[in-house]
Amino acid sequence: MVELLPIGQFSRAVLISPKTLRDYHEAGLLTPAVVDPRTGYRGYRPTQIGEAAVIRELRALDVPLAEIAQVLAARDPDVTRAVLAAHRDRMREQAERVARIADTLDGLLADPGSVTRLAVVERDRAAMPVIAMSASVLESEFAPFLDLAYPRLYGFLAARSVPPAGPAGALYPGDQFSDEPVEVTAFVPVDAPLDGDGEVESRVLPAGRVAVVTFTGPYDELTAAYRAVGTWLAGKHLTTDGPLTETYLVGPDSGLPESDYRTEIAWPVREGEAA
Amino acid sequence: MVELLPIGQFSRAVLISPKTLRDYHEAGLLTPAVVDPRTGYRGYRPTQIGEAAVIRELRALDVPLAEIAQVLAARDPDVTRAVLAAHRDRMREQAERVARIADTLDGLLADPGSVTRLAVVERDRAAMPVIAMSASVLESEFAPFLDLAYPRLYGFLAARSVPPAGPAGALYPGDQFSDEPVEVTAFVPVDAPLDGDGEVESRVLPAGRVAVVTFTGPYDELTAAYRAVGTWLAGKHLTTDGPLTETYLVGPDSGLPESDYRTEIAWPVREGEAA
DNA sequence: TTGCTCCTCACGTCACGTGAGGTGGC
DNA sequence: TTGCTCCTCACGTCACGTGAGGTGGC
Repeated sequence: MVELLPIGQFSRAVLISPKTLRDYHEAGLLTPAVVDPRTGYRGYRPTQIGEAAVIRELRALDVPLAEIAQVLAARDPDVTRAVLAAHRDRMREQAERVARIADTLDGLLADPGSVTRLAVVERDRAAMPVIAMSASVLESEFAPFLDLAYPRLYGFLAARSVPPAGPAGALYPGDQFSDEPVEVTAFVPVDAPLDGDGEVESRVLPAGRVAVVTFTGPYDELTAAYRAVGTWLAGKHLTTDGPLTETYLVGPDSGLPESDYRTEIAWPVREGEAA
Repeated sequence: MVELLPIGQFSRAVLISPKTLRDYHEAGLLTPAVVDPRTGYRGYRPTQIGEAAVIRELRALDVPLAEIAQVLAARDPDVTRAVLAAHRDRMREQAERVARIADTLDGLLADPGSVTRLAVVERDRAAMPVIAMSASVLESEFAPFLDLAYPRLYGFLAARSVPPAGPAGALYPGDQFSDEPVEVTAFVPVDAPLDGDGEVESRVLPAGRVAVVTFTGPYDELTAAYRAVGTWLAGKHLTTDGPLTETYLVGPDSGLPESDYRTEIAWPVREGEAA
């Protein structure tokens, strides 16, 4: 007969609380060697201390229980390596994200009022599936093109009983201001990619880092917002990367006066010196 | 009469989900201008969009709702500055912590088996209130001193009906190996600081960074564990900082054979080159 | 018999997302 | 009348901590 440790003693030996040990039992992570069928009392063998210690080490490194379970089930160094590598990558990403948040807060502290004004913030944007219509048009034709495109896009969704996943927007080339026609895309976000037809195409706007500013006011004053982003970009020595997005948070369909319109401008950026 | 936005339209204007807006309402963070007493329908004024936008910006920076509420209630740049500064400091700490976890995982990846062997890990230790007895004793007198101290410490707790908060341990000077008597402290952790008496003193072991190794086996083989920490410390170019802690996770009172004893050694470390 | 240990719920954490089931408004 | 919007619960998330209320073992 080997010795059996009751949960309290095992708990002190491995520095894991009894409650947590019970949870590990229920989760199948660490099953006691013996469970008294009458009283429910758990009994652990001294040899189980090693396994508990592994769990504790990995938890101290914030490895999720589900992944610890994988490591323990496989008992294979390759699996362990893969799981830990994935976890490490996530930790590194998180560290970078949090450090960037701290930097942004530093910026806000330099001017706390900026939260309430025309503030440019950097943000990580998720990939977004959309339906879209594109055309090559002159700047003076932007508005007529959009007026034509949106009814078609919303009609496309209505015909398929798919609701829009957010407010409509448009893509513009951010790096050329010419008299030539440029590629403009009107889009409406959807929850999941849809098949297009001859006119409406399905796209996924890429995830990435963007500089964002939200402007309240009529469309003919949007240039103030562009000036703000431009100044900000110059100050940060960031280089832009791809077409910029305008999102029409409050637009004509709101029924509100033009002075209440809200437009978000999102400009993809990359680390590094401006060109 | 100003225009009122129903929750869905307001939601699209500020890019906050209706559910979240309802939660903000219930939390008192953002109360709709009008709530229909019969239907419960919420109505928002366009002027509330600005406030909602501030909330969204701060949430995007992971500022907790409770702190956003403080900022909004005070409407005072000094308060805003203080709250954001505190949040930024926490974010920086978290970034450092996560980055260190990633580094530790890198170390484990270099040798995945080390999780299950005599592995040294770095850890942040919380401050720990204890009751303690100290004496200046020769190395050969360590064991007799502890045998004398623990019954008194446990008796002290029993007399006050205070349960120990964890397994007992001892402090040893980590930086001197001499024939002279050295200061040794036996301790038992408690949940909250207690008043001592003439013999038993109340202390709080300081929080800080420690290198930790857990050894399984009899006390006369503990030197293997010390060798492991020593080698590890040398490899990391860390300098030690204060007395080291032995914690007796499984000891004589367990009733288990000596080969099952488990002892944790925690050595305070500081960044920087070893002396 | 008295403490101490152990048991099983149940609830709170934080900021939401995702239904279910039902009603209101054009 | 038909959709669409809005309403209020209720539950899940992740890994625990902290009781409440009751039983087992020396």
